[in-house]
Amino acid sequence: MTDTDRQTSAKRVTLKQVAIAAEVSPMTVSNFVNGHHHLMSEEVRERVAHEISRLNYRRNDAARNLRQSRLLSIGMLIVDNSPTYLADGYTTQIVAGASNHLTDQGFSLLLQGIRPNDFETSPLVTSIRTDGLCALLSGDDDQRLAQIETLKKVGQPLIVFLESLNTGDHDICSIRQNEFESGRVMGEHVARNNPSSVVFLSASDNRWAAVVERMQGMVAGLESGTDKPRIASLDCGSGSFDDTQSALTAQIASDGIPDAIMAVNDQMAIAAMQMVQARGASIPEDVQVTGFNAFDFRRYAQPELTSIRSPAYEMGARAAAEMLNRLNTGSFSEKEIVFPFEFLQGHST
Amino acid sequence: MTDTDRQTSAKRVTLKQVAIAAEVSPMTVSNFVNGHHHLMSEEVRERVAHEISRLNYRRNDAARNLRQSRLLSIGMLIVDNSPTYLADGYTTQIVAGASNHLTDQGFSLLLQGIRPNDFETSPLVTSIRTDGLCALLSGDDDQRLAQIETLKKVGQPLIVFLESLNTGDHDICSIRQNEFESGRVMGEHVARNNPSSVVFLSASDNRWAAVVERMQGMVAGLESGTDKPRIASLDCGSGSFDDTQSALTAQIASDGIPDAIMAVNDQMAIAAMQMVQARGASIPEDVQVTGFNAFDFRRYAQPELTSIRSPAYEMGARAAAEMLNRLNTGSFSEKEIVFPFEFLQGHST
DNA sequence: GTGAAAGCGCTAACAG
DNA sequence: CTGTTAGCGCTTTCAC
Repeated sequence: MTDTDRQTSAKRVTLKQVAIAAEVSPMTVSNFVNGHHHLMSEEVRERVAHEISRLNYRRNDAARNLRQSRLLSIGMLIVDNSPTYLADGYTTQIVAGASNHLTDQGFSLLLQGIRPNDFETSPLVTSIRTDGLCALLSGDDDQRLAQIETLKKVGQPLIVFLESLNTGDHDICSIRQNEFESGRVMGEHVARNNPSSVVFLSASDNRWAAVVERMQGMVAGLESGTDKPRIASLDCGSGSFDDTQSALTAQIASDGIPDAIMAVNDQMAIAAMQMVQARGASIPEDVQVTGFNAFDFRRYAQPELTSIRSPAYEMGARAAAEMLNRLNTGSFSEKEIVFPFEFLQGHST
Repeated sequence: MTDTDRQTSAKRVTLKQVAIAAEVSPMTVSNFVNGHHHLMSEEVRERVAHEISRLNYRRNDAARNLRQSRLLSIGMLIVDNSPTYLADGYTTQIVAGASNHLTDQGFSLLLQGIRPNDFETSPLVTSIRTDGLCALLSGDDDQRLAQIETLKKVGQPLIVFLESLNTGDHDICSIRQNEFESGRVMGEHVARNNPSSVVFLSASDNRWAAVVERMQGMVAGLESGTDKPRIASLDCGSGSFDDTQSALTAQIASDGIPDAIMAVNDQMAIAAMQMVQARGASIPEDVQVTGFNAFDFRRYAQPELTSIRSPAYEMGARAAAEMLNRLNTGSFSEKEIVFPFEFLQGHST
């Protein structure tokens, strides 16, 4: 077993040890490691480089972080009841966007999915191990407001996704999309065929503020038509394929098949489409169906679903960029960033 | 603006400041913060609690980490060319499983998606900011082997996913599934209908070792039948919906529609199904189609796809558990963990 | 160009 | 039960 192998179990090589081996001061090694190569002679530079590689030295970031009071990492807190929170395409995109941007800038993303009840005791909240926090909250208005208050008290720069909030003079930035407006566009689109009955599909679990606004927009859009349709709002439990289909089955049993089904996401819309098709109705002739948050897999369903695309990846990347800018300049350049949306005409309406 | 508000911009409150305010020693405050409440009198306990909350104290983990030489975080390195690497359902599940388990144990997951070319310069590789590393590699055999060598030299406990490797006496654990065997099962299943021509669908981007073994298994399974079918292997570029369909279009133009299409994942299988259906062929009567790595969204396709389910979430969770155990005991209890798979009979075969 | 001293905030170890 | 001392490994600062 060589020296190099032994390091796994033995103590790590420190800057000082490299310095001794290279017969220079720790400062010189530090300068080398940090790329300040001009601060030393050619000869010293080579000696240090050689010893670093021979001893297989790695910088200890804990020590560096302490000294510099910067952690070089950003926390991403995702409040959700489901352990598979990441499976949501929207969340996935936000995380990927943020993570990639941070990585490019030498930062890391600390990912933490957390149940609403564990929120207050999350390490990201009780101790300082990041330079800033990003959060995707869930729960009803009161719960989310409480979560925001908790996060404010942490005393770190904070970015929240999909919340309309009064940022006041706090160190907070809100990144969201225009939910009401996109819902309205979808509502108007459906209203063009003058449906007399419409069913909304939403999930009671993990209700986001965004979804509520989105539905209000859909109502406004639908009511802009000449004849105002009858609107029923259906709770699909977890929003899973099976929950959605069984909720809709019950709804249809009592009220019949509606003229339009508008879901707050594509997954529920597709579950509804298949159920309605299985009962012999055709889409869009008999029933119009719309989704939301267009995700890649919606192409697997037929007919192609009419939906709204949100730039979730860009929102995550932008969050990272704003956070880094905030860390450099001392304040957020914008307190609220609203992203545009894109209407996607499919064949389901 | 109160004192509490000001902390955002001002210096953080330290343990020492709390100690002074509560008129005790820093050690006592430290003991309180770490839950050693029995080490102090009721009266002191309350005074400390009060000052901590009044001053809004948060523990500085950088200092704690340095002192204790533990970082309380595990790195997850995902080597991939695509910035949306997380969109892959399999990856997502592994990350979610690991993240949740770590969070429950007070650890954080440091997520880093990285392009193969940037691998050597990743902060997770060049410095120490985690207690251990997990990695999902990609590239051809040589590239992945080089990645593993690089990771070994970091000198941290290492868990790699989906690699068959010679762990030797290194501090490495491999977590994978029996790819060959699951491919063989799928091959035998298809062989039962005695196809005379079979097309394999795989992606040249992000080729995993796992996929190669899987395809070898499929060949072995197919050749177990009485008549050995003609097998063509088709490269679908990125593996995206469009790339898959255009690759398959070209293939069919030259060789006609095969009796069976076997994809290395569900996404490509569904893209193929839709294309074949659009050309008037019916599934499974005219063409059998199989997928792999059953993911949630495959229910959106019709007919339901025959696939193999892998316990990706559990594999991620297990990785976290093994890593924590390794950190506690000093060595991995098992160097290689092979997970079972589940054959899912759909209506596409 | 190079080095010495000091200290970031916390906790292990021990003394009382 | 409470306090003191020392030091984790690095970098800031300033002196040479």
